[in-house]
Amino acid sequence: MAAGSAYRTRQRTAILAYFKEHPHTHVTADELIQKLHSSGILVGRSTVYRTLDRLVEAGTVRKFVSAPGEGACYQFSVGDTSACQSHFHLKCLVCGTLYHVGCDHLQELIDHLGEKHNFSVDYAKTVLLGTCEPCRRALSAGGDFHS
Amino acid sequence: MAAGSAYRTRQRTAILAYFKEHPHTHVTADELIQKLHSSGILVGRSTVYRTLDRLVEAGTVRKFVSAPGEGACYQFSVGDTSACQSHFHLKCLVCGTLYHVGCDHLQELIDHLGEKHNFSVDYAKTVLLGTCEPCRRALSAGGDFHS
DNA sequence: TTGCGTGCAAAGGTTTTGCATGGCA
DNA sequence: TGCCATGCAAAACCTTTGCACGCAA
Repeated sequence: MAAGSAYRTRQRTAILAYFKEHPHTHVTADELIQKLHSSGILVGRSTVYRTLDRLVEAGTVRKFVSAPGEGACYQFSVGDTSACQSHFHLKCLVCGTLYHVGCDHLQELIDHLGEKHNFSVDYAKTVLLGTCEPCRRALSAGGDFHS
Repeated sequence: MAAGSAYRTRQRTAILAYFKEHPHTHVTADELIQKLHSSGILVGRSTVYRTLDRLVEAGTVRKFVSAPGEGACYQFSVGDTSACQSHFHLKCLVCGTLYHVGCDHLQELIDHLGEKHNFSVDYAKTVLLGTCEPCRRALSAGGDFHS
């Protein structure tokens, strides 16, 4: 709704382009500003926050929260939510990345829980929490560095 | 971190008492201050935050994050975290009951995700969402809900 | 008495908002 | 041209920290 009244500005184009070019990474609002800046594109903080809000509301971008007081993470959302019914979501607690995984083991588990434990798992709402490979290696390496 | 060196003060007693009396509800730091205040107990913000940090670190209380900019939610954690390492939590979305399930299928899934998908699942924080047997039967019985 | 706990105030960070200007259509 | 978008600054927000005093053991 009201999406038709959106102007195509230099800033919005740049922000959306960034997400499309980095579909599997996440950024905070401040990181996004700095990444755009290093690309020669200056965008004000207000604009970034307002644009992110719009993208989140439109479903184009997902918003994650790691810890309070820290900045929220934003990540490009590939495809629509309705396409996420036949697989599970794995969320990395470190970087906030959301992985989509669909395999037979998960299906077996669901069937098992349904038959033996009488519990019907909801695919769409369940998120498995843990640590993804890149973050696990980064943690064991001892330092925090990005790109 | 040493729990042995903890003094028993009026404020800490009141905060812990609140969580024990409301094990199934969650509060933000500010809500906690106000609830204690309405009970005639005045506790400074710093004390509340510091006490909550200790309780979280001790595993007595769990800390949730909903949205950025909003306050974190704290909730009493029944039992200690170490007891929840070898099984998963199943939460019924209908009645809210939290089930503890530990079986080989779950362990296999974890191993599979770790080996094939390079994802290390955190037992303690993951909650499988779905519908439990009693609620499922109640729903299929006629679809009459009362609340 | 010792040393932790407390509370106030100030600082730290992220996000939001007001208002004048700039730019898309 | 008419709006919307932008950007700066200031505010609002939650949380942390420094320091002096109070209190449990």
